[in-house]
Amino acid sequence: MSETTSPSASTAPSTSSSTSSSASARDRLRAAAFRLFEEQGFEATTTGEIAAAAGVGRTTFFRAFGTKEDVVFPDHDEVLARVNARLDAALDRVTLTDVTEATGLVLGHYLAEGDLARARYRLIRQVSSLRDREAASTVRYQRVFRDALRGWTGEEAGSDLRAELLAGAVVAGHNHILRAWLRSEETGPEVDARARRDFAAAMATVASGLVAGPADGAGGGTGGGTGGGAGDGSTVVVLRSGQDPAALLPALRQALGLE
Amino acid sequence: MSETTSPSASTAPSTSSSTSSSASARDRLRAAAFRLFEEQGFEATTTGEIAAAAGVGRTTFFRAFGTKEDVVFPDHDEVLARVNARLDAALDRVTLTDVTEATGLVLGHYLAEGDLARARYRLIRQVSSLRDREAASTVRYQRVFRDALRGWTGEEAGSDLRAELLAGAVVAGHNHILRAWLRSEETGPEVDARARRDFAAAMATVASGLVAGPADGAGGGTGGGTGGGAGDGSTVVVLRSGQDPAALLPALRQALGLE
DNA sequence: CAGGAGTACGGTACTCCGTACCAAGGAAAG
DNA sequence: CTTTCCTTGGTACGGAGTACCGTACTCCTG
Repeated sequence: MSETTSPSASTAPSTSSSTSSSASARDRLRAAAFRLFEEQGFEATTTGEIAAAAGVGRTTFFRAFGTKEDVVFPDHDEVLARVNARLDAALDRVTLTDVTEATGLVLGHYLAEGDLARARYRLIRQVSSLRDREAASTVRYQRVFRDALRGWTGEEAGSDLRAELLAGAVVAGHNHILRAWLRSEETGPEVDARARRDFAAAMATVASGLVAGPADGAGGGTGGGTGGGAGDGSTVVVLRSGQDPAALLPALRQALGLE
Repeated sequence: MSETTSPSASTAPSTSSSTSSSASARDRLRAAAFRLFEEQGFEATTTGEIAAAAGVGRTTFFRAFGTKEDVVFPDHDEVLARVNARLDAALDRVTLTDVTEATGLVLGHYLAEGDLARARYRLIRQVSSLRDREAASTVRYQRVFRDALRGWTGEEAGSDLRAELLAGAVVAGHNHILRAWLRSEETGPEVDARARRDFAAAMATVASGLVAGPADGAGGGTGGGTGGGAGDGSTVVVLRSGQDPAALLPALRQALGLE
């Protein structure tokens, strides 16, 4: 993105007029770009057209955005910075809860964007280079979460499988909820609220372990459910009792008829 | 990729010589490309240079590959097809085991490539457009696995969170192991064997639930490990029992002292 | 045999993105 | 006032990717 103008412009109060004009050119460019993309598609819209529609030169376009694709992804660095700030604000070490709250900030950002986020989603789906960029931004979030979760899982770089799995699940869950919201034909505060609730439930599922199994697995009163893979002989017990698992093993084994 | 030549060439036996020459030009181009990429970098290598080094015209380069990036990702569609074939071969419905075995095919493909895979990895790390492409291919695998796992989780399209979480975890685990292998300074059969073992262990971790927790969570002898999320009181215990989970509930409750 | 259809290939021209550079204009500082 | 700094637009260029044409070759049919 434009690294040459915004920082110096924002640190020089006497150039506040040029700050506003610089932001204004960027905003005009972005608005023009999204309008033209919507009308005629990303690939068929040239940077020259965008610049002309915004009343600036093409050089100014490339001053405001590094590449044509950057127009579509305006806020990634900013959101990532907020995620990092939230993680940095963790009291001792970053917990899974910290990570899910940081992830919630990402979701909240989309919800706040509303129709713009939806328009962007429609656009991205049609252009492979944009889809690639989107996928890469997902990978970046996952990496940040993995690194942050190492303290919690007690792992170190290079040997952090659990952190990786958790980060992968958190991101997958988030994206799942986000996609449903982006695709929703309805809009409004209750749709947003439902997305938040679904997100919280998804994160709870991650936190409780990925209890998987066929549909006939009985959801039991043990919190996360019990399930047996079809014929694989596994019974998964999720305890929310705080009791020492090792002390319970004999009783559990007996209950399962294992001894 | 080249959709115009291979099908007709392979259906016309009398043009088998042109088939082999076509594949040969493609192979020569790829070999030349990888050599030049290694020597001078991806961006600094032009398609014209690659073509010249392969002894063909630039037009032929673009007949063989849709884009310059396609050179670097030769086998994605083929590996994805093998993954799909494995999933299609599942007896009744695709289980988590089927998915992890299909994922193992992907890993096996990289292991079989050996140094080529490692060279590609080094290249991809240096070029953002290649990283984006790589990330997108990961997303495609995850989507295939999610769709395949719905039967097992008993979910339907649009309401498939558990399948999504599992797919996310499987892919994250795979990538974790693969990355470690790609980065390894050592090579050889024992390194490959260790990657396979690590992969199997990662998949077992996924299958047993994402057992998370701080380092002082007790890793027990229960196979998948036990752990308590920090403060959330969850403990996941995996035991092998073929009995109906619903029938076990009363005994489990009693063993847990819940009734 | 000749002619036509199909295929593969190389070269050329072109558009567009992205980079580099220069000149002009305006604002700020001394 | 002059000088310096900043912003902007225009131009030129290289490279990726597209489109097209001409050439050469093979194969089939009349």
